[in-house]
Amino acid sequence: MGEATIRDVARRAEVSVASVSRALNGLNNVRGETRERIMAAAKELGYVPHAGARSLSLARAHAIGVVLPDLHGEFFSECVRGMDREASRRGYLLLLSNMHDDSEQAAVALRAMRGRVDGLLVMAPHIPLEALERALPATLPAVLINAPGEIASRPALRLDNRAGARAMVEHLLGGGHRHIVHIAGPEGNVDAQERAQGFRDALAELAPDMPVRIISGDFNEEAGEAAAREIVASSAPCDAVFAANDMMAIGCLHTLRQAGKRVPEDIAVAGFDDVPLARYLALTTIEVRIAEIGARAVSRLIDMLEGKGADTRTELHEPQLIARATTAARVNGAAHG
Amino acid sequence: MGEATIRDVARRAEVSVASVSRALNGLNNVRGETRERIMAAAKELGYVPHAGARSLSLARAHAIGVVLPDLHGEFFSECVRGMDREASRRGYLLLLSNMHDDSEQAAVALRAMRGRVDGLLVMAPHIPLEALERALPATLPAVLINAPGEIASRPALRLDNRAGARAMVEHLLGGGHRHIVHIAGPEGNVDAQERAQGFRDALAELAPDMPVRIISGDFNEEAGEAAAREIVASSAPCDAVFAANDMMAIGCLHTLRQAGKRVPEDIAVAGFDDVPLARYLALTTIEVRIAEIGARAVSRLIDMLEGKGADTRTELHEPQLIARATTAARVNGAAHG
DNA sequence: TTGTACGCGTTATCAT
DNA sequence: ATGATAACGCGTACAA
Repeated sequence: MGEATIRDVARRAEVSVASVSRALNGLNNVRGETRERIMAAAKELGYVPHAGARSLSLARAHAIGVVLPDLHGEFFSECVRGMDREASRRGYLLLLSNMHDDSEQAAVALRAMRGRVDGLLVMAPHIPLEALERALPATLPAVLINAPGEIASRPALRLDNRAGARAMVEHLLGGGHRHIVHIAGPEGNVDAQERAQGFRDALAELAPDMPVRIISGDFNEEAGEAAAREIVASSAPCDAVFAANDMMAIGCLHTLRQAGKRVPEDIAVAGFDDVPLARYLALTTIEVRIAEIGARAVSRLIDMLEGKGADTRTELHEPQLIARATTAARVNGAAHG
Repeated sequence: MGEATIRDVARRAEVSVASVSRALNGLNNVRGETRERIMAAAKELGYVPHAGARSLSLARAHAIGVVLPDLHGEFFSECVRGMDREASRRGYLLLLSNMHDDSEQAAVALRAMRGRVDGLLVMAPHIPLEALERALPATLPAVLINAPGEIASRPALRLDNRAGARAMVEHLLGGGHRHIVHIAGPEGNVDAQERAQGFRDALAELAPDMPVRIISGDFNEEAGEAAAREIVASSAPCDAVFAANDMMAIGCLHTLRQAGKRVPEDIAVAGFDDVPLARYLALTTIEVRIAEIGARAVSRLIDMLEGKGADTRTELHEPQLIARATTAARVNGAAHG
């Protein structure tokens, strides 16, 4: 009682399954009249090829597996949107699977893809490199996105977190801010690590006299709120906060204002990601064009699958600073102390 | 040179493929010693079953197809997140496909799923019912989400847009607002239609003396801005705006304030969806728990697939009003005029 | 307990 | 131009 198969079509058109396959796939070695009879039979039966059987026979699924961590809302959807756009443009479907924080589960998720997809897109800023390498089926093409390092012969895309952090430090120093505090992301996350390191390096180079102050966080709003309370309570000078992502910046912003601090007059606040909220709150941030990165990852993977160049280099994507009101330049020089 | 197959494992363990299959699938009719030899061989070869072949043999793919329209960011990701949570909990993968505005493309997207998934989740508030029905493979189980009507024997979930709109009208009237303008969503979209109709009906019942005023929009921020300009320019009284979604409400809010209107003192503003932005802008809105709806849709589909009751009823999800500052009650009675 | 052989729905090879 | 048939990798009757 299932769907009609190629055999049903063959029977109805009174030809062999081979001819049906040829006709339906547009091969030219089939007589016009025969072709028409086949097409008619197919239409009458509402025949649709069985993609599973097809991919078994062709050894190509025309699907690519996408394994993402638990991303903050807008980031996730934009990433998938970018991927889907490019994938559907090139005739591929996306098989989705969330990889939670656990390395074990990540391996399971990756194995589940075997035999259903032609290649993998893996974003894993929080999985140790060796674990990732081990979990990745050796023969399955894969493109890494923001992995915590490079794996030989695996093409990869990376966001240039360091450059973003550096740009922000330059921007803040240029605005007359001197005592910049960084709110870091989760420890195991490469993006967080690189942003923190970029902050450290930029400060060491551009303002070597300033002490480097970093408060730990976890990318959630609450961490930003906690950091704000710590900053307000502390006697250490602080005239600017650079959070490792927008959500923490936003939490910080709110709490600072509630505590009576004026932003940016007393303390400037900046984030990273440029989530839609950032624009509405006039939050200075680093724009990460995640949809573009996703689309590009798909494109590289498909190029690989179709033999159009197996470029195995790591591609660095430069983020861009978006200056808004929360980091307006200081007007006087009363920054010290 | 591909991955190891079940045959390779059989050869290495010196047994038949049947025994390998049995051992790997945990059947009990295999001797302990044999099983261990098989397990060892599988591990040594890094064998992972080929899901494609498996599903062809079992006639079950353990995957479900998700066909969504081009959703606004957060809405999309939350929906997919909810679906993925439930799907992975029950051992299914999600095959994603965006269905753009075109009915033709929708049909193509649906057909591409044949032979790869066990069932379909379709959200199509913008596709005419007949087109949707025609495009849906007759024998493939499917759960409809916010479809523009009901299809016999197809289980469905719906957001109760009318109830949401009515709750908002009650809230606004209760706050002393009298001249409420509705900014509608795109014409072909059921959610938009139902919200507008709910607005009309509620007003007709609760404030029959008030004229019903509706400005057309398209769910985008710009439409809200345009509506705001129209409201400001018009001589018709207006002390409250109820937009069919948050993004339009937000656009409206900004433009009204830029035009010197105080919100909510001069004009109250409300939206629909409760996107994260809404909370930060203190926008009154209707909370739509889309992740929950997505998870529930998956759950119903899998129940169906596994024979645990083929409940074909339409399930109505009640949204909830979230009152925030943009619709604070009027303090005096100077509303008329 | 174990093995042989067939079927799942296609495509591709090799005849004719 | 067309047809018979062997793959593709797996599960599972059925036989032993």
